[in-house]
Amino acid sequence: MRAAARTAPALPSSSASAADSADIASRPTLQRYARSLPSLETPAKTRQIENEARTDARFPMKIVTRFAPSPTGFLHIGGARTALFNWLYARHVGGVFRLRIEDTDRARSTPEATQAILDGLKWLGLDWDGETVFQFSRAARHAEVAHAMLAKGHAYYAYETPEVLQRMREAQKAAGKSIRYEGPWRERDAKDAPPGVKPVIRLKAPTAGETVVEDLVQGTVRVANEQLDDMVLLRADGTPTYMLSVVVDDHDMDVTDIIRGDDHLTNAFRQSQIYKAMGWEIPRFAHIPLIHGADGAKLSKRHGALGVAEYRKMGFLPAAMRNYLLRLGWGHGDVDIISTEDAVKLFEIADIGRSPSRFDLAKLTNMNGHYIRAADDAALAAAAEPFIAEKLDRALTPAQRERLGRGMAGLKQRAKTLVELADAALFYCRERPIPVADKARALLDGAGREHVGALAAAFGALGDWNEAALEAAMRDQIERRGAKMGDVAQPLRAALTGQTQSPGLFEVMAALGRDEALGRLADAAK
RNA sequence: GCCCCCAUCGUCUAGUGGCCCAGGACGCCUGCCUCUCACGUAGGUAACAGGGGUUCGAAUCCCCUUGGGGGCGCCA
Repeated sequence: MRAAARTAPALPSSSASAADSADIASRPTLQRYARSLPSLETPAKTRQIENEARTDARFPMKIVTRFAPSPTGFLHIGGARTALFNWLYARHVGGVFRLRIEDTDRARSTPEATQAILDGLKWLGLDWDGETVFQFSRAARHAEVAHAMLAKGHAYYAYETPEVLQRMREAQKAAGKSIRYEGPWRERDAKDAPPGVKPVIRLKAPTAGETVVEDLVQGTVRVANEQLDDMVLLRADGTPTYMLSVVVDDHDMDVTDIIRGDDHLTNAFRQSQIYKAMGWEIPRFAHIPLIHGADGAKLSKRHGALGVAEYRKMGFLPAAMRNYLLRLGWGHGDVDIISTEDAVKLFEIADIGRSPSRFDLAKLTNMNGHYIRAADDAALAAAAEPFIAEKLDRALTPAQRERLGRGMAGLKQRAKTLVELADAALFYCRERPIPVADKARALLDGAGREHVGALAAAFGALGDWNEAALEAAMRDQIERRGAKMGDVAQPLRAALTGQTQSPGLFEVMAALGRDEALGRLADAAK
C-alpha cells in the first residue's frame, strides 16, 4: 500500500546515509516495537505483522519521524522537547528525522518565526535529514487528495457560510449539546446548493462504531464515532486545512512514527479517519504529555514560556538543555545525568511517561552547572567569551584570552550558567589598574595593605612562578609575620581580583602570570 | 456542556502485587573540607489525592469521587 501512495509530487529525498542504514534498523527494531507497544492484544500483533511485511526488499522498513512546527512564533520549550524526542528516536533506530514547516496559515506564519525555529533547532544540535518541507508549497497536492476523497465518496461539498456555522455552534452550546457539525449537506445533492456560496469539502466520517488509536504512550484510546463530526478538509478558497495537510504530508514523507504533544491526541482520531478513507497505512502515534509552567498552568507565550533563544542568552548550554528536556517525561531508571550519546543509545518510546510535567528552572540550572564543570576548558572559554565581551563592551585582547583559558579550571567550578561564568571571569580580562569593589577596598586599608606589600616583595623574589612556589612563599610570610592565613588571604584576593570572592589565590596568580599579578599587587600597595 | 488523557516528596522521577513504615535527583536546612565563594562530602526535611473493592498481601489491579490538563474552528 505504500507503493500506491507514490503518486505524490516529488518530495525532497532523505539523506543517503540514512537510507544506507535502513537494513541495520530492521531486525532489532521490530523487537523494540514489540516491547514498546502498549499491549500484546490483537492490534499490537497485527501491527507487528505489518512491520514484517514492510521489510520487503523493495520497501525496506525504515523509521521516519518528523518535527512539524507552525511558524507563528519562536521555538518554545515544549516544541523543543518534541523535536528532541523525534530526533532521539530516529537516531536510536538508525532512521530518519525530518523537518516540516506548517505554514498553511498565511496570516499568522512569518519568515522570522521560521528562522527562529531553524536557529533554535540548530543551537540545540538537532540536525534533520533531507530538505525542509514547507507545507504551503504542497497545497495543490492536498487539494488533489481532497478531490480524490470526493471521487471515492468519502467526502462531500458543504455550503454553509462561516456565519451560519457560528450560529449553529452557539445554538448547540445554548442547548447544552456537544458542538459538532450536523449540517444537511452530507446527504443533500450539490445541485440544491444555494447560489453564490463557495463550498468547502468535508470528510464523510463514519457515524457508527468507534475509532481506535493504538498510542505508543497513552495505550489504546477509543472514541465513539458519533463524537466525531465531518471536519473540513478543503476550505472554500481551495486551501487545505491542517487536518488534511498533516495526513497527506506525513504519508507522502513516509513518516512511520509521529511523536507529538498530547494536545493532538484527539486529532489522531480524525486523522486516522482520513488515512482509512484514502486506504493509507496509519503511522504509529506517540502523544507525549505537555509541559506546564512552574505554577502548573499551561506554558504559553504570556505565561513563562520562553523561546529557546532566551535560554541561550541566559547562558545555558545546549547539552544541558537536551539533558533536562529529556528528563521531562522520559526516564531510564533513576539516572538524571544522561549524555546525548547515551540518550541516543537508550531512548525508547516505551519509557516516555504519561503524566504532564512542570518546567523547573532551578533543576535546569543545576544541570547546566554540571555540564559547565564537565566541559572542556578551551571550549568553555570560547563559549563564555561573547558573554564577557558583552559585559566589557569590547573584544578581549590575546593576553586576556590567555589568562581566561588558564583560569577556566577554577572558574567553572563556580558557575551554573555562562552568564555567571562571565561575571566571575571578568577580573581576568581587566586592564590595570583594575576596578576595586567597595567591600574589597575595605580589606586594603592599613594592615591589609601592609600584608599585600610584604607578599608582593616575597613573590617578586621567586624564581619559579607556579602554584606550589607561591603557596610556599605565602605560608612562609604568614609565619614570619605571625599572621593567620585568613587575615592575609582576603586582602591579597582584593588586590588581585578587586573582589572578595574568586577562585583559589595561587591558581589566580598563576593564571594571571607574574607581571600582571605583581603589577596588581603594586597597584594595591600604593 | 460533551469527549479524551493524567494523578508517588514543593519539582523531575524510581517503583509494574510481597525486596517499599516507598529509592534517587533538584530545592531547602545542618555538619565536614577550606584563603573567600564554589565544588566535593556526611546527614536532615518532604509524597503513594480521597473512598470503595479484588487479594493471604496493594503505591502497584478494578470502580467511583475529587483535582489537573487537553480537545470540541473554513487555527495549527
